[in-house]
Amino acid sequence: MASERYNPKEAEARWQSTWAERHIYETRNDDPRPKYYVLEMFPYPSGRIHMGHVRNYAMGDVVARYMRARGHNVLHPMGWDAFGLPAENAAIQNSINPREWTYQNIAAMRDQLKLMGLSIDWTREFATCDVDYYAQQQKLFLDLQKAGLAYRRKSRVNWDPVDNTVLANEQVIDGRGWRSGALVEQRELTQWFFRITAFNDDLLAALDGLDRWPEKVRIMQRNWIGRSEGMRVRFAINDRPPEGFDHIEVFTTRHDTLFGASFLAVSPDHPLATALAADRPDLADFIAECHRAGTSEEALETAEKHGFDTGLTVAHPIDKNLKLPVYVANFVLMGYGTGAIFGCPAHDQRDFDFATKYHLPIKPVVAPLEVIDTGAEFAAWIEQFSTGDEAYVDDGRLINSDFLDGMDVPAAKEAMAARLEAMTLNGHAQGVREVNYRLRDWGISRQRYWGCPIPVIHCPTCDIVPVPDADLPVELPHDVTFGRPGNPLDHHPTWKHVTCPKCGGAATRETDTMDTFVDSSWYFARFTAPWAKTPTEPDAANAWLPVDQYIGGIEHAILHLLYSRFFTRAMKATGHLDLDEPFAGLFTQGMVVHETYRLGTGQNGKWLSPAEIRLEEHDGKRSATLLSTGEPVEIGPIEKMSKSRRNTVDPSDIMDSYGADTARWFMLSDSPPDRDVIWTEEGVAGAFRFVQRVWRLVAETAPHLPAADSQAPAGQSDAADALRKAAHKALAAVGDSIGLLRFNVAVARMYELVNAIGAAASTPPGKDPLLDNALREALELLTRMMAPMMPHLAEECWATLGHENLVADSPWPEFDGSILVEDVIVLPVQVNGKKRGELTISSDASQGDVERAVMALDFVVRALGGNDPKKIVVVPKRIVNVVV
RNA sequence: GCGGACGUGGCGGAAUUGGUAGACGCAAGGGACUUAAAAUCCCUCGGAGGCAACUCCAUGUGGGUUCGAUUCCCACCGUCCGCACCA
Repeated sequence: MASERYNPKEAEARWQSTWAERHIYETRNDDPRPKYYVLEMFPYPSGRIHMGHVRNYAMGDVVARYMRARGHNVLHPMGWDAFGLPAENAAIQNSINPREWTYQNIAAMRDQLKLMGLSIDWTREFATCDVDYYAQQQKLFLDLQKAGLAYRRKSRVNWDPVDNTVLANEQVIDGRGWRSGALVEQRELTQWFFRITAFNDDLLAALDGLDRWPEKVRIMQRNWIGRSEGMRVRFAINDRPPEGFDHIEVFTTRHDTLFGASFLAVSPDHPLATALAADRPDLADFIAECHRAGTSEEALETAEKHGFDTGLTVAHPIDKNLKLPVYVANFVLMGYGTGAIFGCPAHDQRDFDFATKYHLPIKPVVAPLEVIDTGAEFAAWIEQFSTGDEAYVDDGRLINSDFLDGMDVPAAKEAMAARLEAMTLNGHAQGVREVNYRLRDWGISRQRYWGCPIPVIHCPTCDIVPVPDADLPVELPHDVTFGRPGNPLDHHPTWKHVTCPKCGGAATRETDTMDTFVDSSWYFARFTAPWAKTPTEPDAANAWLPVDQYIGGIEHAILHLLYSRFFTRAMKATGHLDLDEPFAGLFTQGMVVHETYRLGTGQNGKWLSPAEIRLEEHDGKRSATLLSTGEPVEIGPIEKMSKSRRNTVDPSDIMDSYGADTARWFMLSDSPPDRDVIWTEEGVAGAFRFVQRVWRLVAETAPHLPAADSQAPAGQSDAADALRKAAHKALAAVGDSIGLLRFNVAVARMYELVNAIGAAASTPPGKDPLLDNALREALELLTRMMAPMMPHLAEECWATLGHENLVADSPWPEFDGSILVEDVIVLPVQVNGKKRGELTISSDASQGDVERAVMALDFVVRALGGNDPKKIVVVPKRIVNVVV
């Protein structure tokens, strides 16, 4: 008799309210079980969840439910990264308050997330725009300021002319703003910075200990921090230096090539350039020209190296008779090292290009081993510098270099460092060893409204005054207008006008707000005690942290993940918690991608959503037509789901027609979780088929099964043994796979088990009581192992199998390894490394037994043709290879 | 330019980390049930040869190590990603 189809909509709602009523996902801080903190990167409340969220939160939920079943006290919270520009843009476009817009979006998205049936402790939910949250962030800011980790300085900053705000270095991608895509300009502004560079070495060194992070992310962070060891070298200026400049300092990692120096170059922003430009209009023009060129990728790609000969010369530190010209050059960055370099054209490509252009000497000082002492070859090698266009940057031995001659590069570096340290110039060592980093301090000031106000006051007499504790939080005013460009906080009639807490005089508030990446740099700590009247309860934070498994997109490899690592250290330094690394395990999941469809070809093609088209297949060729008119539609490449490509699928639609379990299951099957998953209608349909199939199997079989607590009858049944083995093998494999986050493999193992159960269930009930018993066991194991992935269906099956309690509350089943012990095994038998047959033999057979048995197999006899084998390789319980 | 990852059927992918290549799913083809459709069930499904048991080829290409290589080593080709005038 066919049972009714499983109705996910009805069942999912029912189980979700059961879970909520019993508060089973609420986590206590005083629970004695071992802790496990699983966290997915919290969403920005854009208004609707998208498939990327579904994938992210489905994965996290599997881990959370699995670890809960394994006996852990699991913390699995959810919140909202709720400050940021989209709210202000919406405010400008739809004349709605950013606060209202944000909280409406949160409410809508929370409803959607709840439909997914996630095992989240909603009592710990917060949004970063909640006053309770950003009030604590303001306290953190002031603590950091006291500790010297937050400071203000004037600097050249990245200005996004579209978003009208400053951006951190990490937020400039290829010279463009990470959100707006606008070409970033350089401006001089006074800004607040977090001293992330105070932890340079530690942030770098600690990467080695993050062995549960993807190697890729660690490499990206290593490169971003960019440590290089070298020397700071002083060059005395000859002739008549301008007031206040008697020397120029350069940073170099190639001090071994100092004898190959042929010029010095300083950045257009170098103080010396500025000083010289004061009475040299041609130099001032040159500098202005450099600033116009910009720093975008395109600009740099095509930018030629330009230099301006200042007419000054410096003395070579060793060979004082050698005078090197000083240029101002567009390719020298003020922000790295000292803003000045020495040019060694023979061994640096950039310097080579520059020297060629300005006809400066190119003197090789490092030669490859294979040409040294070769006469003709050496002469040819030297010759290439005058005719070729390439510098020699590889290893070798020093030549033309006085006391360094004959040394290899590391030895020459060491010798030169020692020599320069011993020499003095105007009372200073001529050179000192120095380590430089690419990483800059993190500029956090944003000239925007919808962010956490920086809690300081500017007083004409007392300068910068922190807002006193009693006056915190500095709340955002509600009555703001977005009519004109610029920062609404700045335009507000009253908000910024205050009296100075120190002197009582008239003063103004800081109107800049914090970069929203500050908000997300410590939210994981706040979840451990979101009710606290301090930023954290240190005991709770120290007990829960680090996050055991963090899951999110690779796009945060540097930004959010580096900032959070810094912030954790800063919070340790200010006593809010006591650890260095916030995320012990990190997993970066792939994107959700989908085919694209266009009406018409080329640039004019109009993007169509999957709902607007019909797909067909004839003779293996797929084609698409527009549903409304039947016009042919071009099937485009598979790309990340995006609004602009219109290739999105709304999770709510999917959950409405198939249910959350189907959506979750499909997201977890097929593709490995760190790779992109292709969303297809067929794939979802397949997942839905599986849901129905499991349900049918349970619903049709359950009424005929022995009672849940019945004892296994006596006797022996091969079918029952086989089914039990299949079930317990699957149990072990599924547990292992989930532990390794290999969800697609876990899914495949469950498909196999369902196939095995389906085959066994075709035996009429009662015919083999042992098999009936094994069927119950297999179905229960299946139900419990699929519960992390399809929690609603699992509850429904669990209840149907006669259980009163919840699967969500049940422990992970015990694996019975004893039934997998075989007394007879099947060994694959190879001849010359290729499988030719099998050998069935007792599992305790000796190597000699196996060899004798193999020699009797007819395909082995045939292959040998009467000869003795050269060798027989027996890998116990694995394989046999006969070498002929 | 520097750094990294990947390359297995029509497709997504699996292969106990050196041991039966292609599990599982999707698509496709054939069949059963049905008045019909949906749903469901059964069979086939890397290539070539053979009535057949079977044989040969095959994990981007070429070499190497090994009894045995998708897995390890070398070179090359291709795709994707990150960084990039960092001295």
